[in-house]
Amino acid sequence: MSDSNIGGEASILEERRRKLEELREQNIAYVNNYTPTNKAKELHDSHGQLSKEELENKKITNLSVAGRIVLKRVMGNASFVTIRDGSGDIQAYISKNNIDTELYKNFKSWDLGDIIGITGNLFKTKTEELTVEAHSIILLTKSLRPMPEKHKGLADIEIKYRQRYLDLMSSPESKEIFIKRSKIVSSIRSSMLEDGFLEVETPMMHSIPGGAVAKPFITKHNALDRELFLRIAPELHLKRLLVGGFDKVFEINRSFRNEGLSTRHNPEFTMLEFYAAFATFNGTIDFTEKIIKSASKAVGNNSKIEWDGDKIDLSNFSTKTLNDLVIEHNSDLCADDLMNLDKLRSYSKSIKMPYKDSWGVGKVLLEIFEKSVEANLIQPTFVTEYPVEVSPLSRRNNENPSIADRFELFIGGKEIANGFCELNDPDDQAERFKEQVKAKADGDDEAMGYDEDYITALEHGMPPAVGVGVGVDRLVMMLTNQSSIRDVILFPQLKS
RNA sequence: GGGUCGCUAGCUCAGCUGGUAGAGCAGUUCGCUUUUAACGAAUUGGUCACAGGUUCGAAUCCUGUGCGACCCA
Repeated sequence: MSDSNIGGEASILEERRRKLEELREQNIAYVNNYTPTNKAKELHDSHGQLSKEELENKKITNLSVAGRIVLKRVMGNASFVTIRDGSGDIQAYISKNNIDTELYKNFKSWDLGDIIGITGNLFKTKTEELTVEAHSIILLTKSLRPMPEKHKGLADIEIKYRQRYLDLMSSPESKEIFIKRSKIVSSIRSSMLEDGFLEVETPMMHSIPGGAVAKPFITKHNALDRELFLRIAPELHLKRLLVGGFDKVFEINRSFRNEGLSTRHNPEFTMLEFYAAFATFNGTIDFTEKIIKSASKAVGNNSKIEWDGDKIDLSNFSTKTLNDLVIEHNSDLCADDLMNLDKLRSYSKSIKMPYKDSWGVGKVLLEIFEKSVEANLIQPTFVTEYPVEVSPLSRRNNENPSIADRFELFIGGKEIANGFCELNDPDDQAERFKEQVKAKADGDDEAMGYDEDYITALEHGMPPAVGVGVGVDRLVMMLTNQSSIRDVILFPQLKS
């Protein structure tokens, strides 16, 4: 059977294994302790601008680089290779004049994908390309499998995600997204720390899922013989810390929601949540805006960005109420209708939006908002005055107890942040939990449970506070102009 | 769950109204001492996703299944 596969995949692997065996026999397979003196990018940055002559006069000798062979051009007794390290690419010139004849012969059998080290001088070719002239070369790691196609890279989107390393080694563009992701997270962290927030870590495994309206993943602790839930949000633990006396806390970490996969949803996703005691609602809106602007700057954007074909101006955030937006985008509704359950139900029918009988005014209104308004909020917009009914952890507005002091930020038609004045009245909170428990009993499997310990904490007294959650993955999508969440998560969840 | 598109060499892709499988890259061999997706010559490599059906004949047409992508709910 293997006879019929000569030249096929099996024979490619066989051929490379044969080469590896030769290395093993000479005891030079998988070399360790090789530390190059330079990175490709450093060399380009420090010497790329010099002319061929200037570089020759400088006589930069005895430097070394190491990386994966991504291109190889053999011309008989002299060759060029392009190697790629963590910082970028650099070319090397390998001539029989400068290295051992036997070594040169071996080099010719090295493959694309092999990781090598090169020591030599820096020079520029006649086309002014910065190049390392090799005086010694060494094969550090033999690659047994072929790299992705060298011109077009990986086209199979599933392999791109499942074998992300292949994507990263062949696509500098993909790599750049994840470098930017790191810069964005780092910028967020700096913004928080500079403003006096304390970074904390709270449990990922909860006995009662809470802090958001979503389905949890269920797991089991064997020794305790107890069901546990992967957290859907860190909120309730962070607020316990406010009770404890930390005035400003934040956490950047994973939460988990047991929902479908889409270009906008991954079951595990990263959120920034921060809570500030004694902060004001409007001040927090401004701070949220500042975090996003700084993060955008950190990846080299100016205030005008493009996301998914939309032009977005990050220098211009506006604030509008939910009711105003619903009326603006639904000409058949007037302000009075928004308080009338029958009117909202009949309107829902007219726009073919299904609703449940258990839903009150607030829930129906929110659904209408999500269906008719959200996608149109392209420019940065803080939406305020959410119904209390759909905001079980938010403080009621002083003037209008049916709305919450809450905002959500939309950019590019997508929800980026959600914040509100925190509900610190334990009795009100207990009532809201009861409503959630009732909703759960009525079949809403996204409703929260009753968290008695959290009520106890509130009874000890939580200072007035404002809290915000920011979807980090979506923020990265926006700031790197990606339309799928899978392109900003290194190892996204896939079907099967 | 519904719809649309896709699945052909290790990789990237052609393959017309049905006539028995193609290119580039990678691999192998040879040549080539400043190349730039290096080049030139030769060469290897296929259960055309799978299963049925139509047909003298199917990668191609039909039906079903699987896997994937996107859109909608």
